Amino acid sequence: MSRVKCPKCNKAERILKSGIVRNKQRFYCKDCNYHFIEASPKRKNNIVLKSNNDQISLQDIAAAAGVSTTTVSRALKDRTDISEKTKKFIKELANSMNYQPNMLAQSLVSRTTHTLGVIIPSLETTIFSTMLSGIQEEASRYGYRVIICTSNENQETEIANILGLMNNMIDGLLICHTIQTSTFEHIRIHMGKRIPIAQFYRVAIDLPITQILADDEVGAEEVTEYLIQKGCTRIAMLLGSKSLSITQKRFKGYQNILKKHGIKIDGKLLAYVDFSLEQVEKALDKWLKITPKIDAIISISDRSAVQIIRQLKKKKIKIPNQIRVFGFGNEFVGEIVEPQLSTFDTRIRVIGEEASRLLIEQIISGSREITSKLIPGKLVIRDSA
Amino acid sequence: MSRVKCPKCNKAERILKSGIVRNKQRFYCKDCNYHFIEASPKRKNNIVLKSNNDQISLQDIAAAAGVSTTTVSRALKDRTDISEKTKKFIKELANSMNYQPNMLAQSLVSRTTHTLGVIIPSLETTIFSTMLSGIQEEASRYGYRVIICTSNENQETEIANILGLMNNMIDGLLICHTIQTSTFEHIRIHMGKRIPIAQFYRVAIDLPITQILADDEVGAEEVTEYLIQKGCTRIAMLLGSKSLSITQKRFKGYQNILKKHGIKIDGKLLAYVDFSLEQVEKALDKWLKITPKIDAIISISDRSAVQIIRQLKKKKIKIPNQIRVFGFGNEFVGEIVEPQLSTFDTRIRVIGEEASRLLIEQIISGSREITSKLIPGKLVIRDSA
DNA sequence: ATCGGTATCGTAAACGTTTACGGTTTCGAT
DNA sequence: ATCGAAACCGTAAACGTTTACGATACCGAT
Repeated sequence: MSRVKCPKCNKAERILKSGIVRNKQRFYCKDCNYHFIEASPKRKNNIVLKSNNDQISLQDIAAAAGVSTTTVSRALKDRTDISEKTKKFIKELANSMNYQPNMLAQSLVSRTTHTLGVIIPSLETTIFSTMLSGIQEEASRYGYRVIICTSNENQETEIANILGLMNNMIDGLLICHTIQTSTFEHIRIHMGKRIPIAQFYRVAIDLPITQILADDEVGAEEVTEYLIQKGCTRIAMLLGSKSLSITQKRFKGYQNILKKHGIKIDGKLLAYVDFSLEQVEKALDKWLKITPKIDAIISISDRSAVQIIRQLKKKKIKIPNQIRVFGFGNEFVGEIVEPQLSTFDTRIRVIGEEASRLLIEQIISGSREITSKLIPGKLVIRDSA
Repeated sequence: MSRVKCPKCNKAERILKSGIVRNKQRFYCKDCNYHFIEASPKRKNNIVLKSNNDQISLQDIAAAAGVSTTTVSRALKDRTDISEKTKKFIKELANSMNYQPNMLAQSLVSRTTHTLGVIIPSLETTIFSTMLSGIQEEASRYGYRVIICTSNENQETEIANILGLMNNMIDGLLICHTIQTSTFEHIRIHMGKRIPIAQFYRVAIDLPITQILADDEVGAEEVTEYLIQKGCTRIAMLLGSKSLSITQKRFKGYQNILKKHGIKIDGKLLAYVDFSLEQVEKALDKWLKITPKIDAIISISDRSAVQIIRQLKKKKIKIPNQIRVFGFGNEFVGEIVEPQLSTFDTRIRVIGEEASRLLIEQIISGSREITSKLIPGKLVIRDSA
């Protein structure tokens, strides 16, 4: 019967049991007033643990080189206070040991992760993936990584994503709002914090943070002017959610030009949709019943414009003779559809790049200056107009 | 003349200057054998520092609650060894203080980040962004984040991206190779490590890691069989890089069916391209000069198939009467082009989802079993065939 | 020898968590 | 009172870095 010995006084006489804690028997030595648990099979030597597939650390290099971790850090970071000889020696050693710094530890100390968070409504829509492409490449140029979250056009998800990202994992946040986003408290909460936020493409204009977006108003003006020059007077417009800048500003441009030409705005010619196929078709059907007949349609999205073209062709309505069609975005499909789609090229990719660049420069400089950047676009005239 | 006093013995008599280090005057007290630097304006009380916009930490809550950080951690993590009362108290306190855990610190300890790395050739090609969408959503369903890197179809960038990600920031890596990737040493290096890697869509078949890809061989078989049933015998094929599985397996399926029907493979009917517009046009021009004339074209990519259709239409060649055209992928453009494109739906999105799911389950289970998953697709017959 | 100065290195704390383990208190049954 | 047990809480180390500050050795000019 192996009696339990106290690890301190090494005696076995006055040992009492003292409960079970976390499934292990616990003892109490009256001599040294010491509680203890029966020795569990401890890792005897850390060497065994090191020999597995773990990443090697600064300490491993330090041990191998016979110096302190500080010295190793200094050598690898090309800091001062180190001799050329040891620096070279340690660098070669680290190289041969295949050392890779642990970014988590670095980030914990430096409070920076060199990572951007991006919240985007969807990845399956061309304009969004193109913007993301711009964001990603520009970020990569600055040495930044990108974490993406999709909101699926759902405000709840957008809010959840923000919370999930704001946990010190990112240095800055880029957000393109959901089509249904109308309140912005979830953004305001984070506005004073260390992590800068910028909005792109779909922005809340009133929100005092940096925003990067297409020059929607001018774009709509140019499109509308073009159509009027072609003789159109009954111009219908397919818009998105009223709370979004793309809707507001593009409508504004449309309005400006109509006013300029003394044409009255007809509310029946405006449709606010979520860009789903059903809603687009429904809007179109309504328009076609209106008299005097419409002679042009401006769609806020190329994709919907393409769908409109297909519908019109089914109905044997001639484009552009009876109805001229204009899109926004200059996506690839516009080139493929027949007749080819006229559109306003918002230079989506550039918006992504600029958003990325502006945010990163805010991060680097630490400035929290609010800038509002408009990316100029240009008309692309094809057959549909 | 304010003499310098030793911070230890508080005397000013036997103080010597002792060099300048890092731009600050240094002193040496002969009495206590102590080196020191003139007192810099130190932060007197940490309270001042805390009052800025920093995130609050477990320690802040602990201080506010008058308990240890351990207790706070236990309360928030619903661990044992804590009373219901204090748990509730601390939870409410943390809530009111708007506490957000620091994921960096958590990850450093737990050695997991709940983050996936994804390396993808491009974001501006529909199939890739669609796959990424599948990856992202499935990951999000499991509570994982996604870091994306684009290789821009450049092997160097692919290698650099892998290195950049393998620094403890991710729990697993998903990779879709560049079209030019032919050596795989950069993958092999990381294969034994803690972080599992899986390939998707474009895979190196021989590489002993998990792979998720379309059932390319069967797809090509079905497409070829369909064309032969329609009477085609001179079927041209537009392929990608020879080292890629999509090229190899789709060619294999084509080959299988031709053999089955006793049709000899004609090398002139095969073109290996990088899917750029120029190369596609060049391949097409070559084909059109061949006799006996070709009567069908299978393109490995929908996008190229669409370009082929446009070229053929320019040349007044009837589709499908003179030449039938087939694509791979079932992208949106195939629906828009006229005539509408027949294609093999590889269910791109599902590939992304499955890749995400398999990798995450490997991460969770810790298993490193190699699985090779084929995603079945289906024929989509439209006007072009 | 003394002293100011420089070059090079180490110590220890810090970043914010988690966790193994020890201590204290309480309680019920002898 | 004594003893076994349980409940609850704190201490300190650990994760892998960076960095403020001290220590030591050495050197050249008095």
